[in-house]
Amino acid sequence: MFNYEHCCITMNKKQPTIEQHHFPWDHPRFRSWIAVARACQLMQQTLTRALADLDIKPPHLDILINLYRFEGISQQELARKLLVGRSNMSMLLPQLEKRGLIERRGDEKDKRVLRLSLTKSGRELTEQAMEIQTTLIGNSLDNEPIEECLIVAQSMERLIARLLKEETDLD
Amino acid sequence: MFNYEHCCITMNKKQPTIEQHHFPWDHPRFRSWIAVARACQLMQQTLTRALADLDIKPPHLDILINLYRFEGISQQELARKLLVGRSNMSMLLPQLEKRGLIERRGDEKDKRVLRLSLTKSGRELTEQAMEIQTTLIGNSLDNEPIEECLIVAQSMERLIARLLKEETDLD
DNA sequence: CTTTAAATGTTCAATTATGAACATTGCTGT
DNA sequence: ACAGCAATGTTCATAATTGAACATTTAAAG
Repeated sequence: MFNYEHCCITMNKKQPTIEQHHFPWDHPRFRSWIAVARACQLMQQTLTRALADLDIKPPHLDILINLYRFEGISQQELARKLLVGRSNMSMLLPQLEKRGLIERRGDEKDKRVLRLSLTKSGRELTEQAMEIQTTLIGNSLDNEPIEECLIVAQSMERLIARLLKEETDLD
Repeated sequence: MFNYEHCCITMNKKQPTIEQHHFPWDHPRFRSWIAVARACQLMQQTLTRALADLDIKPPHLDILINLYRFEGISQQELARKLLVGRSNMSMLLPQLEKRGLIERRGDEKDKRVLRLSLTKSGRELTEQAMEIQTTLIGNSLDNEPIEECLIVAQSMERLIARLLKEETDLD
């Protein structure tokens, strides 16, 4: 990611506009996206530190929160929600199972799928971790007007829909 | 990451508001942030596919673009801009050097630092890759009003400043 | 009913990122 | 001048993520 502190979005108005947007970082949308990516990366690192006491990392929390919300979800569905591969779940879930945080039970109708759920201690840990994450996000964003948060959310959701659509169009 | 498609941001106004924001995903700022994270992840994956022909990945492109902009930057400065550790640069840069894309030359004044620069072929590859990335971002965001992009950018930059400040406060 | 195709989960090798420990070099204060 | 101390880069062990190949089970097609 980049530092664009010293880069002008709008060029000197007295100059002809022919050379505008010559470099990527002169495009407002490009710069906007870079800021998003940097913010994400930083937030991820901060969250990693904040969760260290609970001995979990952001990927584990993502899993736990989804099991919290969607009891009985399958590994495949979980992977799709998290935008990761199935193999990733096959690596991480047994760890959480060994720690007694989750349970994997075979579906009775379809012997291929494993249904996931939180154990009691898993639910407790998830609640602590969600509290930490919510506080972090709150602290980081509570200066941002709520309307701007909504604008950001809507903008991102349109982008997500767009990229997901292209992805499925490829298959 | 999560799917919140079926989750109401604003609850039924006729209900008492006591139970509002009980769960993290009921917080607008939380949901807004999740959308940002998901969008980032998807964009990263899409960019990875788009760059496959050039045989580089987003981390390499981040490096190349920074060398393109900041000729003679040191590994430490580069790592700071990219928000990664120094060791990461020690792993990736020799790869790019072996491919003849970059050069590492010891600083004459300070024998600790290595000054980085692009070779001719590195610059050409970078230009191709930047074209791909710019096009992808353009295609993904050109439906978003430019004012909203600016709102997003400013919001993210405030967030970055805030997180970076907290980080340095810890040291 | 049998054969194909698709879906789910696992395993494996390869890649990337991280932090700690280390060596080298430069800087500071006494 | 010199004894710490900070900065830069490397190495190593560890962990996360991916995609491909695989086995099992289910669904579809003939």
